[in-house]
Amino acid sequence: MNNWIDRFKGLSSLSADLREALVARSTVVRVPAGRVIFGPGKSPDNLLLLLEGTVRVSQTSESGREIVLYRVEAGQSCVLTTACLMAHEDYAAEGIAETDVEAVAIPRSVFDDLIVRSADFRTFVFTAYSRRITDLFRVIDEVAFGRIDVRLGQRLASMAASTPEIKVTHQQLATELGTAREVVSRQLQEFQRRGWIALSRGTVTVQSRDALSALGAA
Amino acid sequence: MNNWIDRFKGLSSLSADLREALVARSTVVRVPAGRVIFGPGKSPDNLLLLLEGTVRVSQTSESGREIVLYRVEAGQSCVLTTACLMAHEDYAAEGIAETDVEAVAIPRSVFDDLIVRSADFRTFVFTAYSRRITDLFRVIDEVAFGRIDVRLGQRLASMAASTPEIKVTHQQLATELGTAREVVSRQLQEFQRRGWIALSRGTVTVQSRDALSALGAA
DNA sequence: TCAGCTTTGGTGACAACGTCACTGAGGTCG
DNA sequence: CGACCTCAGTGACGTTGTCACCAAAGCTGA
Repeated sequence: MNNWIDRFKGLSSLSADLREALVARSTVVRVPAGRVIFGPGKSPDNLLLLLEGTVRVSQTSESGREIVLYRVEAGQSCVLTTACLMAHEDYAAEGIAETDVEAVAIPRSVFDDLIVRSADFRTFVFTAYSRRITDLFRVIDEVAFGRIDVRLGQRLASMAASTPEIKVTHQQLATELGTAREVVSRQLQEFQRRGWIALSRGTVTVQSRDALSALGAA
Repeated sequence: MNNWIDRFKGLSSLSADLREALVARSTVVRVPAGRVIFGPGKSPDNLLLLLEGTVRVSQTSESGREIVLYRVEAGQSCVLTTACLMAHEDYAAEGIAETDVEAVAIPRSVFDDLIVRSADFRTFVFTAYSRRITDLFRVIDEVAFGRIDVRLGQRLASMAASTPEIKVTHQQLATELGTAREVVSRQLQEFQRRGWIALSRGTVTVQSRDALSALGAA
């Protein structure tokens, strides 16, 4: 399998020799769901490009509460880790394999080499940076100024994209939004009262995706 | 003035020819206090290295409320802007000269060239990235999980580092923390009641810095 | 198959924070 | 001096977070 490169839009424009070098000097790794990929005191030594699965990056406060910062999906890279990869600084955030993950691991030396040799690779890296930083800005905006009914509604709507039956606990939803379980429970009951969702242990069934996502526009 | 490079720790290790190139191909610019340096629809085309003054980077929500994300001080760089500088994406945040600013402007082409030619410069850039991203993580943590009395106390304590008399309005403090003026006003009154500060129009006088900064540890 | 255990969710009281509408005290400038 | 503007104070109220519990659902092992 040496054409995984084509799964990354920003890399497909690399010249033939660079593609070869990249494939030759990186390895495909598999990580089981639930494994911690990087975290405080465990800085990564590779840049990961995800082929399959998703990685959840979250932050935990002193008091133990947790918030999801962003997700890395198939076709994206854990590029923010490169900052500490180069700077040797410890990361406050933690990355966990949310599903079984298949990824390409690019060692630091290869990363460095490609940065030097390819303008396309640089663009790839900085574009990925830009996207992540934008994600962080959005999180800050939502947490600082957003209402949780709106945020919860949108989260449910997007989680119901493929199937309306979402397997998730209230606590997990609370972590997604950086709030408390009780708040989520109460809000879900309100949604249920309005007939937008149905609740049962461990699952939320979305009945009116439109209503949920329309909360923001109200 | 060609030895401004020495003001930047991460750059002092550059080789002589690179230093020369950097000095020759960049320009020193001056920006008056209050000027918007970059913002939505006004993407920067230079990497700025600050020699003097500070730049405040903040984000404004749809509803008009504002929060300070971080500050760029003398000796630091507006490096996050490079991400959109390379990615041609629009930035949600806005940078304003908080004081009169003197800075070195490095054009995109020179930035790109240096990235290729110098491992030290790459380290400089990624280290700066790392620091900013860490700042953003801290903001998220504070906004999501922090108490405003603690946050306000710490902010006042750090603002009173040089002189206990701080020239600032309640609204400005609210913007620093991403909260509402009323909340700040009430909290300041509480601090005053406890004898930690004195209030008058447009100024806060810190009387017990220790008490303010100790709020967090309580 | 039943007794415990863990996980998940429900509830009420209360504290902290944000919002709204309004008041009034300084300052400035014609 | 009076109009106007900025800055700050206030009470009422809605939303969100915290705490202390309780109850139901599933799981496990004797």
